[in-house]
Amino acid sequence: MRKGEATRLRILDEAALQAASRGLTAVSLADVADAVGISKSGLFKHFDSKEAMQRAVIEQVMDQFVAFVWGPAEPKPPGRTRLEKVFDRWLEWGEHEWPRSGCPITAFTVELDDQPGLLRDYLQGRLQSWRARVIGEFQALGDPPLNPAEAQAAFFQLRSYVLGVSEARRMMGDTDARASALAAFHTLLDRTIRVAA
Amino acid sequence: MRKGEATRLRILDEAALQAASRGLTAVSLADVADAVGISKSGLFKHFDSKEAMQRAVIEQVMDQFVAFVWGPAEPKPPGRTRLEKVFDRWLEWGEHEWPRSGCPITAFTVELDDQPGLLRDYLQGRLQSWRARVIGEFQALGDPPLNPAEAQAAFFQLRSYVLGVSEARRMMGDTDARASALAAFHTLLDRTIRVAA
DNA sequence: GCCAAAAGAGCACGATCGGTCACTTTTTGT
DNA sequence: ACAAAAAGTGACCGATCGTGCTCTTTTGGC
Repeated sequence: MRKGEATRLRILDEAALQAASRGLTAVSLADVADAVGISKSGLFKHFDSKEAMQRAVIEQVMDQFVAFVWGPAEPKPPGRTRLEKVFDRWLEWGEHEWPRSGCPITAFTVELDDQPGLLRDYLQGRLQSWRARVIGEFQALGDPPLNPAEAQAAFFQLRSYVLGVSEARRMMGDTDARASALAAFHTLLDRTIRVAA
Repeated sequence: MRKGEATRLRILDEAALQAASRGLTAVSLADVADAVGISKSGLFKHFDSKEAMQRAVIEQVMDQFVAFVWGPAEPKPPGRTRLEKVFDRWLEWGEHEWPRSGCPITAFTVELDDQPGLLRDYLQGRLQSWRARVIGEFQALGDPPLNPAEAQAAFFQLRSYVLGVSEARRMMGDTDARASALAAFHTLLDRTIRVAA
């Protein structure tokens, strides 16, 4: 159905917005329905339960994230150039796509990491496949390629800096965080390439 | 009053435990009261409102955190040795003091960073004073001392690695995260000292 | 233009939420 | 030991939660 699909997307957009700032559990179906302009019962024609909606929200956000970050990075040559684009877009994602709430994926991770169930399992799977993709890119950094442990450690630092920028900017009022992160990331790239050579 | 103060502490411990995993807002006063073994109305003899309890929870957790991390670090000689202890205890705090839920401070930060109000303001103040303390320690790393921007950038990396370890361990199943973090942190210390020299 | 199917409205349900109030029990200072 | 204060109880309030139900409106394929 044409119309239904459009409404479904509007619901997911609104639910993702609210979940990014209040958390997945704290999202009220009534609030989402009101914001979208339909009734609460109309919402149930698109999702069987609140949990089904939450799962669809995670799915859509992860799709958007991968498209936003990997889309512009993929055309770049593999290795350093592509990784720099990934890092840049990852920072951009949190900073400009979700300026009010901060990155919803980080919020979902902190909320769900100790809550066993469908939502956590699905999010974990998506995050792991993303992680594997970026780690693969790190392996291609060196010639000969980095071993898995080295690439994993490099990814750890990349991800840490993204987390650090978010907290520094949003909670600590640190306006230099992005610069600190870029400097640290370039040091990481330099060091990683040198170690591999 | 003797008895009342003991109950108050039990309430705060239980509320902190629940808030660390469900979030400050999602904590139910009925659940806390049940777990402590008193009635819901008895809870209101110790806190005027839910928000007052949340604020007290943040206060107690921050006190515990500073005591847990800074306590063993303070006797160490200033500079590198003390910073290594701070980092070690900071990792220990999340890993062993809050094994089920993860670090409550990180959870509170992600929950409150876009929610203006008393809770955010108070948490922000406590975090900034902690940050200032560690940054001061970084300045003492070099001779001559690091300038504020350098020390701030070093703190950014330290904090980022702590955040990274938590996510890697709790969500990604990365058992090597602590080793990656320690390696990255020691590189940071080496580089910072060398830059200052 | 007709008609089935999809989309949505309206209402009500049991449960739970934070919070109040009047009352009883326990603790504490003297 | 006694009285005042503190600590704790139980019943209850209005609001909101997710969800099920029946019914109406709208949409899209023929």
